[in-house]
Amino acid sequence: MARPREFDETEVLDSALQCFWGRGYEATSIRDLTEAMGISTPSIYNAFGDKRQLYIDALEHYCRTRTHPLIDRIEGQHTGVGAIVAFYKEIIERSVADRERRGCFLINSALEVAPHDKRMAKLVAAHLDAVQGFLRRQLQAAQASDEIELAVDPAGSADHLLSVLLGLRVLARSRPERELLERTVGAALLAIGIPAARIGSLRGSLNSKPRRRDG
Amino acid sequence: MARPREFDETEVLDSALQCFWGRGYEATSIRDLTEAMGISTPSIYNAFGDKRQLYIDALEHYCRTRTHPLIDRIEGQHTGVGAIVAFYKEIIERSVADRERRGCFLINSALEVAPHDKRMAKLVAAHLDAVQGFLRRQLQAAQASDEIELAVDPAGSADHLLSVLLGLRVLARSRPERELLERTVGAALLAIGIPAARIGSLRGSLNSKPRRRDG
DNA sequence: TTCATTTTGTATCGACTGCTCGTAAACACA
DNA sequence: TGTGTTTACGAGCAGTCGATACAAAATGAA
Repeated sequence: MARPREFDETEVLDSALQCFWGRGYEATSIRDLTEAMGISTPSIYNAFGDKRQLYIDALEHYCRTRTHPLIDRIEGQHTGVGAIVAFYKEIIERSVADRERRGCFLINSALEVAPHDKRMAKLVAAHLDAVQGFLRRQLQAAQASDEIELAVDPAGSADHLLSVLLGLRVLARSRPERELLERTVGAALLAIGIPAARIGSLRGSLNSKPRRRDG
Repeated sequence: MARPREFDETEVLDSALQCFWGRGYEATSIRDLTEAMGISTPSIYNAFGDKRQLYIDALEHYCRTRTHPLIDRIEGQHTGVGAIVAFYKEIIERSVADRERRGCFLINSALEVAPHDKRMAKLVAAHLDAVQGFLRRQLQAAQASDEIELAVDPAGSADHLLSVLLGLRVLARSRPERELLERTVGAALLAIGIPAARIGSLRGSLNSKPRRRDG
């Protein structure tokens, strides 16, 4: 009934995400976006509304394709302490591999745009809550199977671990050093009662020799 | 031998800080700054160089007048666990009282400007290191006086607590709710072995009834 | 075909960006 | 009272900002 789109919406949205992710909201111009997305200005405005809405769509796209799949994958493969260790291990790998120091787009948004924008604040809070939920579930599982004994309730410990995650992502954008990140996570996990032997597996098997237990 | 400044450099620098602090680097224009600082554009450029240098000066000014005095004051009044609890209590009070959700300017800088600017990254890292140093010193003091038993070395625990601080400041800019922040800090301190009785004093005496121990 | 509808690229819009020019004013020293 | 030096500020630089008007192009329905 009308002329069809010449671009794939998800594809150009991912390009927009790359742009916002690398420079932040304010430092990204519409011209940067047209270049990265490969479509003209009116096409962007026709498809997404305005710059702010495009950013919101990019943020949702990020959580849909990066954050939640990670959680789902880990919960499909691990439970309890294993899930928590695997999660932080993955975060460290992502941080160390992130040579542009872009960090986590959700957390960057929590700092740059959420404080000035109610809708974004709600969005960010909802997705952070999903992460906290993952941590809480796995802490409960670990507690139920006697893997750990929590000094605080799982909800409080999950808040604690969420703040460690946020802090880790902030720190990594200034100092993306594996040793620092591993030491930080190791201390946090040991503090909530996860045995040192489980944490030793933080050291990525691809990046250093496999270590014997207690090694 | 020449015409003297008509403005106090520290005073206008603090005004510039307020500006950058509230909106971030990119979203703050030179015109915003002239209004806030009360001096004209050429005066800013004559006194500070350019926008980036002004931001750097503002960041140093922030650490000199906010971050380090807080650490010094606390280390003058408390030691060990008392110092750590007092520190996080103060951070929570600042976060809850921060109705504009500006957060910590140093931590905001770590996320917005440090990843793209080597000099700023060094600056941020140095000041974050000062905070980590405070935490490490007080953990050592607490350990030496048998207030706590650490599962990890003080340096690792200090990294852990630093990341909790960073995470707390990020979280607070989206959700500056006292209960959430107190629960998070409470869980973190309990995890590193600080007795619950000491943490109970997190609840500000001005904002809720004093509680009996175990109350 | 013809028509209605949507997408497309060109070519901007006025407003704002960081920054600097030219010139007058205010001092210390001779 | 000059003279040299620095500061002050209005005005405005070229360039960029987010966003749009316009008309050509591409489709399905009639």
